[in-house]
Amino acid sequence: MESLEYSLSQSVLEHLSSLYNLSGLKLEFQATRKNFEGDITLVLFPLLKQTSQNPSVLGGKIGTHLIEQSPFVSRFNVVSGFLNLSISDAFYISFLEDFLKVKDYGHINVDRGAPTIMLEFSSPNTNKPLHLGHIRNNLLGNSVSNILEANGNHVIRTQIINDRGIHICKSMLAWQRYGGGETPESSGLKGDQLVGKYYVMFESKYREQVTDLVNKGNLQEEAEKKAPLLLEAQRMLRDWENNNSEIRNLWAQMNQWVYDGFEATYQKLGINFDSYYYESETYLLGKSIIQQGLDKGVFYTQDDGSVWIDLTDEGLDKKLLLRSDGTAVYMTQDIGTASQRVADHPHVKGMVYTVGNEQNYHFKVLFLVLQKLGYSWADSLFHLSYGMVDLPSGKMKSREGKVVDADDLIEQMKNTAGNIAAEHGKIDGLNQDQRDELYQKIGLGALKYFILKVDPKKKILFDPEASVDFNGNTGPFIQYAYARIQSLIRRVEGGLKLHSDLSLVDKEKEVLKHLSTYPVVIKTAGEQHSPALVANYLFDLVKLFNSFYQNVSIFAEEDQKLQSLRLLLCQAVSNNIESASGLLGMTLPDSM
RNA sequence: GGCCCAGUAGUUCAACUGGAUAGAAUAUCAGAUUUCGGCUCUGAGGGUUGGGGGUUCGAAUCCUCCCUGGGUCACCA
Repeated sequence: MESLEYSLSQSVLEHLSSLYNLSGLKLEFQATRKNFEGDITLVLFPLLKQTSQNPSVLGGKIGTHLIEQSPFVSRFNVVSGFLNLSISDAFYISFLEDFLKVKDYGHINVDRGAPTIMLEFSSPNTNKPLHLGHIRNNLLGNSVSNILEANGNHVIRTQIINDRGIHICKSMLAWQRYGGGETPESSGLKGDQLVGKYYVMFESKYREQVTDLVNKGNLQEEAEKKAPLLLEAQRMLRDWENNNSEIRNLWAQMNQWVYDGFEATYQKLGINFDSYYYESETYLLGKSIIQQGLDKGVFYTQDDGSVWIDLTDEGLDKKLLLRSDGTAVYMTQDIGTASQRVADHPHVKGMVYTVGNEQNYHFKVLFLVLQKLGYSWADSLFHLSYGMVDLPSGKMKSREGKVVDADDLIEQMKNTAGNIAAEHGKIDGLNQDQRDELYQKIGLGALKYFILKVDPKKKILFDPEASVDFNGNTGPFIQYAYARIQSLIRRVEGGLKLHSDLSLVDKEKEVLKHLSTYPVVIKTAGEQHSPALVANYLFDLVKLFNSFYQNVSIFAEEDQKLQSLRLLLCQAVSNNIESASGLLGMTLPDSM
């Protein structure tokens, strides 16, 4: 209801400042509570001090003024400190007219001057396949990107790929030793699954060696450090850093398998990226920036040669930036990557990092370090932090294989969707391809909605069984409503006209009121772009539509004008479901 | 132990960032309806917002002290 709210605000502020001596006032409108008469409410309490009036007098003055000035305000009443305004049908009718004309209502166009935001998400390690945690990350990152775009920003979807380190060497070593030249083609495995298989194999062989050493009289701790496989993996890492060509080739090949595998998963999720950054390409830049910081005196060196920053003044600790042997740590690489990104996109106005909340501290430190280095862009960084996804059986542990694999999960959701659809027996007219497509849409819709409807900060208890519930506050419920509307619209032939002399019944008015408060328009401030908000908004809209559908007989032989109005209203609801679902990355089937 | 986050109906989640009597879904119970659809609709019960104290016209929300759970404090990433 932004435009309405805005024009009312302006009118009220003008009026008030002509009567009183006011400064810096901002009016907050809110939807009127159900039990009170009215559509939109102005809270008067904040205005009382400056005007030194009691609520009923002030409310009366504003109310009468609005009725005289605004064609859209038809009645008002004041209850304690709340001024409730009733909005006229004329407003809603003209709103509906506008709504139907505009494609993607609520989306702001991205033009040349639009701010550029880089949003990092996914960012996997290259030694194992994606799991359920990555799915939450991907869905969140993608959805927030969509929402930022809808708010008129130019968004660059990016990743940092952790492509070097001991973990990859472990996979490489196990493959060299036990792989027998196996490739994705020869094994029929997805590349990431194949590489992950050898990572798991390394861990189990390594464990064997450790127990062996312990049985021969070594202490557990020693054994873990002395096991030949580990020593060999470490040597491999050194060879990699020394540019040993054989190791580099193997590394490049296995990483490529993983990238291809990831790409297949992203495609299934409907996600793509505009740019990729690799740790192997930015950690050197990070090291050189540390050197610059040393020169500037932002950092300091310890006796052993390691480099640190002291953040005790900020209430944090001291933090290591370079090891005593001069090699980079995680933080070093992140500093390099951030700097590289700004170098590549000089107009970037902000960077968002989609990373789990176990790294809250890390990002606090990273942002502080960048600020202290004096980068102008360092105060427009945001950590999009999210809670873990736990299973009913407990925490996920990738080393113990206690993870829900992303590909498996997607497949499972699809199958469940298929089973339910088959039970209902409404798919007889579809061939196999069409069915597959439909199950994919439903299964993924369920998964996406289930995860996105929850506030990012909160942890999710993911119960695979419960997530596939097709009733209640779920993705398929939304999709089903949409399909029904499509089916309705298909039945109607010919053009429809909107007549302005209609008066609305309560249900219609409620639906229009809801449509006019589209979340993208009302929530444009900073971090408020929550997919959860969009999801809950969508659900409310569908509930409203259902009650409208129930109480209004669309097919009864009644006034042509009324029929037009109702069908156009259905059209508007369906446009809105489509547009809001798009923000969540959901696709909608025309029938199901 | 220090720091960070969470705690809301039996359960899963909301609450427009300080506004009115804390709302939905689900489950349970009672009715209505079946037009294009597995449905849909109406109503009922269900709450000390983890607990105490404070701030003010007004607190789930802000401050403070406790309780519970999770995370983090690595020359890991």
